[in-house]
Amino acid sequence: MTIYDIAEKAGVSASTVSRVINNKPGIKAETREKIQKLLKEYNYTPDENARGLVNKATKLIGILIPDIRNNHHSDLAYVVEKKLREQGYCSIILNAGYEHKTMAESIQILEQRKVDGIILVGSAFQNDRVEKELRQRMTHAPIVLANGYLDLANVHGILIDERNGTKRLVDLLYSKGKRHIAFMGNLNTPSNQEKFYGYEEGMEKYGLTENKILFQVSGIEKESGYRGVKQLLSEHPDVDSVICVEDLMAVGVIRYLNELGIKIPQQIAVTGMNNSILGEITFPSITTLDNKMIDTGLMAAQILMNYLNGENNAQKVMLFSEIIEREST
Amino acid sequence: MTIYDIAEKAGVSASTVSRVINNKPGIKAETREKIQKLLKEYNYTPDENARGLVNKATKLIGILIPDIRNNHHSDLAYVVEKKLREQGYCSIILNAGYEHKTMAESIQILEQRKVDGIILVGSAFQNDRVEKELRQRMTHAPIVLANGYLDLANVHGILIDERNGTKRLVDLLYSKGKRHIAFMGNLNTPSNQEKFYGYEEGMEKYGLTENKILFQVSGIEKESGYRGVKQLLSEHPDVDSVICVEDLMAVGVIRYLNELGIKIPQQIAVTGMNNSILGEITFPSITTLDNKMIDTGLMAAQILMNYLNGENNAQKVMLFSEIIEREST
DNA sequence: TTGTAGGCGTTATCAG
DNA sequence: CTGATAACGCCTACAA
Repeated sequence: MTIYDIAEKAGVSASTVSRVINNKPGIKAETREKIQKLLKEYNYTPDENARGLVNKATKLIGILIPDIRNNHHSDLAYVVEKKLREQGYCSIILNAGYEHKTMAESIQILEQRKVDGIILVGSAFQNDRVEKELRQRMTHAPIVLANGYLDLANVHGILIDERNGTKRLVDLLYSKGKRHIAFMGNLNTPSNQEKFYGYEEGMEKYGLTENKILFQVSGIEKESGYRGVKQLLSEHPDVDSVICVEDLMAVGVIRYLNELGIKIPQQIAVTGMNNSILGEITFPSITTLDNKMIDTGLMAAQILMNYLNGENNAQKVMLFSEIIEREST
Repeated sequence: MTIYDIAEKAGVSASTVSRVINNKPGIKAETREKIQKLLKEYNYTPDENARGLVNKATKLIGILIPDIRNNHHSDLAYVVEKKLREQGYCSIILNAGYEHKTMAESIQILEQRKVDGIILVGSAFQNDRVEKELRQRMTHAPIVLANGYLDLANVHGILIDERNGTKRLVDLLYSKGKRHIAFMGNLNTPSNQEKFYGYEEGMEKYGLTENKILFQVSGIEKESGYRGVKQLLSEHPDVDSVICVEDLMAVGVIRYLNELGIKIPQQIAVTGMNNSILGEITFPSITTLDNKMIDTGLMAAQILMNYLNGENNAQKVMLFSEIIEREST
């Protein structure tokens, strides 16, 4: 069913039908009604791809996410998809992985689909390979990087003060009498590096520079946390609290401590990050740094829509993280 | 950058460029190489939407999911997206909600995007409204319903024996000495109804018909479980085990029982369903019915690809659920 | 108020 | 082996 089919049935030309579909003025009321009736009768919907071809706007937005199975990624994807859809946009969600190469491939796919804009989720996208790819293939589409920033004219960044947030996590632990605070996680994303700097600042603030422990583990799964804390405690038996870069990792830590009968938080306190549901349901529940993924998603969608509607935005905005205090501290 | 631009630079016609891009035979090796070099040099990628227009195949697949934030939904979406992408397809993931109306709207969006196929995730899509919408707007595209079936020529169904699985859950609880087994959850999806029938069959098998308790709660969130079990126990103090239709709900149940100091599973045993990560990390961890979402996703993608490649499939296949026994039973 | 013609980027068909 | 042409479904000047 095309506009020509409808036009034929209505005894008018295709352009008239097109005008009715797009609510253009200058159509006799009678004609308009007749066509609208036909449109409904035949369940006609315009082919968005054909439209995109002539309008040079596909109404397609690409969402690049390392892994949709991560709760905080899917939380964000959910709000973004909903919000974009309200504006008539459709979301192409790709699992771009954690490697620069697969990220680049995903960008290529989006180029091919001629998306009107892109939302990159996570600071992992803040790297040279992605920047190069965007510079090469995505010079005109607006791009929002959630939790990071890239210095390109069409890239908007939403930053979250995870650095300061982590520092406040140290404040919290210090106030509970903890002095031997360890930091667990790898430093292979800008986000994690920021967290670590915050940790360092916090420790220095209290003159605990000597007590700093950066315990690097490979992954962010709960098994990494489990094995990590096991090794950490064997090497540093005096540790009295652990800051994990991810709730999921903290879950593994909690499990190990529970198995050993170590009292949380009295003997060892634990904190996670991301405020995912996981932290709510462990026993004890996990104090976490809410890095505002929902707000970030809403804002990312908003910025993109503004841009596409010709409005201007600031290139960089900052959101403030918040500590959610639970039983583990 | 279009094929005309490339053609001009190469001093050939657009059709020749098109042939090279699509690896068609009958091009002089020399010409082919020259064009390929240009293609690479200018980072050319064909416009998939324009291609779709003439090929009548968009290489777009719609994935309808009630809510991507659910772990077992995102697990499935993840494998489907990955697998489809390998074949050059792009996934449009829509949160279709739990209401028939929003599901219908989502189908309309997919029609407009001219997707080549659809994957419906969850038995909630097995309803008249969706069937009507598919019959009206999606007569030619192949459709796979994960965890359900609709009697339309182009709809394939992947069924999971949750009924029998739930029955085996009763077996398990019975073998642990439980006799007052309650079933918690609403019956508003075919899947949950199947589970309930399985529960009934199990109870009848052991002559426990008198002890059957269907405790309906509105949602599937952990709060529903928490409040639900509270009320359940006040009404039926002799309950010694609870089968929940969702892990998330079981999480709430566990939390309430923990707060009361009730021993799990000695005093009250608990089971969930879906084998999500949630059940692994509670204390105690939750015995669950793995309804094979990963396998379902892989199979759904496979069936769709086969169909689009002109191969035939059975209209209905059945996957077998599996009990994952953990600490809560 | 409505119709005609041209074009968006690509592929397929038919000539040459 | 290669090029011209029409077509996919839609929209927008321009003309009537």
